[in-house]
Amino acid sequence: MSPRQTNPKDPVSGLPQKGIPEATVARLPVYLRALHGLKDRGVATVSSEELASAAGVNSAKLRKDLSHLGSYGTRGVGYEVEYLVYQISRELGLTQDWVVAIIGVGNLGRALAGYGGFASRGFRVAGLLDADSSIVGQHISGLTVEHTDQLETIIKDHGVSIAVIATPAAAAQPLCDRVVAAGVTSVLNFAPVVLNVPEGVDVRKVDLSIELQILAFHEQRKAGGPVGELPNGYIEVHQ
Amino acid sequence: MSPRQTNPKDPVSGLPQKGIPEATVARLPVYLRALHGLKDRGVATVSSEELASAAGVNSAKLRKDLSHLGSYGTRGVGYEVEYLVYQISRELGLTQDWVVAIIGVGNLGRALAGYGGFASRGFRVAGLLDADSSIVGQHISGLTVEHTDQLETIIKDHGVSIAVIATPAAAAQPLCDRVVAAGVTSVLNFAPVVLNVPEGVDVRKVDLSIELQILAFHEQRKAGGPVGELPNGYIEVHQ
DNA sequence: GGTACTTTGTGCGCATGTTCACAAAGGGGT
DNA sequence: ACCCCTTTGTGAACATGCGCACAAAGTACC
Repeated sequence: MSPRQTNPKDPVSGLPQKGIPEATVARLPVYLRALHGLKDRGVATVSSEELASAAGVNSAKLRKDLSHLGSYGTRGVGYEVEYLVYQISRELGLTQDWVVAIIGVGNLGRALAGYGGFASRGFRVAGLLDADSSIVGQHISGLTVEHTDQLETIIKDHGVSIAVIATPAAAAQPLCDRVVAAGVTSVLNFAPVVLNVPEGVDVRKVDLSIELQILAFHEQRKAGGPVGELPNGYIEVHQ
Repeated sequence: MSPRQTNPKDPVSGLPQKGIPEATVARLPVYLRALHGLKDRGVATVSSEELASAAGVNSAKLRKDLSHLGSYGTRGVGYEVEYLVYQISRELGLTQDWVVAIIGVGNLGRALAGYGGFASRGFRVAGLLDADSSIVGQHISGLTVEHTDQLETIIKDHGVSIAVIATPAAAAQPLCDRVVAAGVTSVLNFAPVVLNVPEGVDVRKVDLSIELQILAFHEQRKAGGPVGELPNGYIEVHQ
């Protein structure tokens, strides 16, 4: 074994402490979901091969990912499902509750508010906000929609740390600025714009249109490359 | 310049032909959106620095990305906005129309059906399908919801090549199997499951819950690492 | 206690992606 | 025609991610 590069542990707690690769972090939730499924079916122990297959990845990758959290498997046997659920949950921060506000209550905001995966995994929706007064006051998924005027109050009163932005493009940046100023440090953005945030604030983006365009690219590849209609409109063709 | 490794061109058409890195493909739609914004504001020419800033990336990366498409800039000047829009659109396959079916018309499916970014960029929604007979027959965004029994017929009649799956988890895989069997080769999956598809079919996944968990991980990091409750009571913790 | 079998954890080489820094290319002024 | 200024396109160094293949570590059975 090389000196002390891999799987570093905190000398105090003995728990793995930092340097989990981003690619690994992005897959942990997938493993967690697969493990919950196994647990619900009463499975007590699982091998890397089985779990990898359920999660749609290769087993070496799964083992390496898990090794970043610590050495939680038993050679010759596999991983104890329940224990692994706990370890991954803890690493992802799901053993504590996160308070979420949803900004923008159109169809998408409604879909998000009603999404079961929210409450079930440590995320609590504390507020639904919209700028449209015909929507304000409606009851959705047990919450009353409030006006965005109340944004700062709601964020501070409930201790919101994650904001979900599901507004039209034009409204997104100004609202983002306000939630950040009010103390939010993580933003999940569904609006089709690039949000600018100060250092220390995380933004993740979900964009339907981008996903479709990526699919279109590959679809076109399968069909035999870009459609060859030469740039008629462009006299100065291709250079 | 090295032999013939970078920016390969097809000897016949003179157009760049293959090997655009996946990471680049994922950013092209972002550049395209930024370019549309510039175009709408009447900007004719843009430098890599300006465009990169609008797209939220570093300018060297932008230039390298664009260089994979060809040499479309002018040194000392920048890129002609309209021409670049055309080139990226063509590369992404947006100069042709793609026919899309949305499977599952809950809140999310409705949000997707009403999403403007669809129609505006070469994606035509040809069908909305749901298994719930109380939803079938409703008119949404100019379309009538049809029963999933009609799935094969609709896909074949309209030549659907991209399916958007917005159903509950349990329904996703069986419906996916059916759309693939009916000829669809690209799937955009919003259901929280890993879809298995045959070789040659592309699947992209959008998962709210995973995004939130990734944010929670980083949020926890900012707050000082995993909550240190040692595995004392891990026995039942948080389900 | 020993042997055979299973499955983890990881070293290592390869592939992909990112960033710096600069030569080359073009525009514009004189 | 020449020089200076701006900005592209890209070589090269670095960083991250992936997957094979195998030693190490455990179980099971006799």
